Amino acid sequence: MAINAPEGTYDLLPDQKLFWEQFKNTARDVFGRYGYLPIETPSMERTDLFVRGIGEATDVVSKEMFEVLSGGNMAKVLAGETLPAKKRLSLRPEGTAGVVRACVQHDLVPQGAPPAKLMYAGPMFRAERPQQGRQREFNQVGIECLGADDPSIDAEAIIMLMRFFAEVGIPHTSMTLLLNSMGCATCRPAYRDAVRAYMEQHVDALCDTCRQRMDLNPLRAFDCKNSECAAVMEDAPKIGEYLCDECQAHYAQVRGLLELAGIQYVEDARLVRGLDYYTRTVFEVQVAGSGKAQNAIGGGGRYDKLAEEIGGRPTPGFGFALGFERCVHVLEDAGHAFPHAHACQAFVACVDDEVRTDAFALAQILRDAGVAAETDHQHRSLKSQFKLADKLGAQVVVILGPDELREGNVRIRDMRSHEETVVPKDVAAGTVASLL
RNA sequence: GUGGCUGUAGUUCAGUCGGCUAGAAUGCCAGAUUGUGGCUCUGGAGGUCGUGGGUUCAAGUCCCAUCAGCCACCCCA
Repeated sequence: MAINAPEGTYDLLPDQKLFWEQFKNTARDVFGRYGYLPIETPSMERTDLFVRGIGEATDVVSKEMFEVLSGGNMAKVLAGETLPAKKRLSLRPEGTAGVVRACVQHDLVPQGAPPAKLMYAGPMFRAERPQQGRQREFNQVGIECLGADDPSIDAEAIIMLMRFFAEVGIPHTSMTLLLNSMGCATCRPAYRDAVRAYMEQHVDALCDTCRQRMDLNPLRAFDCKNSECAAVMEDAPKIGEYLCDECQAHYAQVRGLLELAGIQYVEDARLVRGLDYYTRTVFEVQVAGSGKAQNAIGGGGRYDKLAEEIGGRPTPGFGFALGFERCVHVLEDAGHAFPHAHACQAFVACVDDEVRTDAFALAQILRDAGVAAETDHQHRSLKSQFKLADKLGAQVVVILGPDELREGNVRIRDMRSHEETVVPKDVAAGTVASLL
């Protein structure tokens, strides 16, 4: 039985890999114009970083993490031994915790410094049941900005994300920006209590999971897709009424700056991010239509307490992530023209087997001259070699035939214009290069 | 983690009530064109019917198990 890629993982084949590289380059270009610099952190971190940063009670941490064990430690765990915290590792389920950890570890936001603006792109891992728009290993691009609590950071990043989506070709008419404020350590507890109290009054109408949420994290009930729960939560207390003066002002400024930039948004009091670290601004970009189940292509928000949570000095932060695979899905539905990977500019064809070694040598000369060159390795007929050249996307075919070679010449065919010229073998590379 | 659907040439699929040598399109190879691609025509190769077991005179078809994929719940990007 042949072995396939593990459940929920997939191979980026050459065409897709090319697009992923282009996608990352576009992100680097767009985000770079806003001052964001690339960073790369490990694919795995200590498990307690995620537990403390993202929150022990979140689904992501409590049931979706891949924990990593080295060979020796595997045996210990199987024998019932408990590993020390530093030996417990997990594949990262998201990018923020690792980047913030790196900022703290390397003191990237010393006192008096400008905010650290960082971007990353790479695989994340979550042990979920795979489905449309949800893999166990998937690629995200994200940014984090640490060291500034001004609402202009929030607005700037959101504007930047919308610009990025536009640049990669996602139709802006299909996107909806949802916006909300979750309050801060001062005002959220009171709001949380109010929601819990409200839920207790309507406990009979709630589903089982929402009853559990009531105690653990009542705000998550706003995300419940159960229609009865949704109906109940419709009349639940709104965060807007509970925000403290500072949070009100912050949120108002974010909205004002977005409006100034002409960014359309929809306020959604039910938008509650599933990771515990969020404070104040939260947002999500949803797409209409296709694959309604996984319609969030990007999202993020402010996390002013996260750095402290993982042992750093108090450092405000803001960040977002976007899902590569989900963007690809949206682009496919929009009929986007994806690039094709071509590894051949010039094909060296040989008329018969006598000139094979000449073809082999000429291909090498072309490559040394900077031309992507290919030649036949399967003893195909000349006709078949032309078909192959066509398929490989070669713009030029160099034909080596006994007749021309006797005079020290080769024949060069431009595949688009169909024009052929006979030139001395020595200048073939230059002639080919001039035709590309 | 829970539920539903689907597995037949490289690919997308058809295959009736269980019945003769499992088909089509596309792709691939060759020829028409004895030294030249795309278009056309002709021919050819290509199948452990996901895997294992069962029922039957007979299984791609029915039953059981198993594996894989997809979709939904849940959750998130």
